[in-house]
Amino acid sequence: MGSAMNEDLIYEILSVVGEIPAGCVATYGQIARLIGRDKNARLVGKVLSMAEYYGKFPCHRVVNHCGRTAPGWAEQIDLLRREQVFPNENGRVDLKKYQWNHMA
DNA sequence: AATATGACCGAAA
DNA sequence: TTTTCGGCCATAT
Repeated sequence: MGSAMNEDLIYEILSVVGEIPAGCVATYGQIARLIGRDKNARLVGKVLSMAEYYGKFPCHRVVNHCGRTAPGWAEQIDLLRREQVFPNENGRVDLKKYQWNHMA
């Protein structure tokens, strides 16, 4: 049987993650908003922490609202660099520059 | 049942 | 400008 968490919600989140184009990043809150749950950013993080279990998604393109990458996942930086997304010295992604604008 | 924690956010002070 | 604080949902203790 499935997990305790609502799987429809999980796939709703992961399908949005799958639409983030290479060379861009999205924030947890942005994804939450795109699925009509603007206050549920933490849930997005929770789902992404076990995303591998559900399939292959570009989770490395998700950062927090400060542009900070996920703790304990150093490889995320390398994956972003391969897509021409370069963090500053502080290890943060410049959201002004790289944040996915799905309206564009 | 109650409290604390987490890949978080945004408004208010 | 920065700092503080409440909110939201699922899990762990």
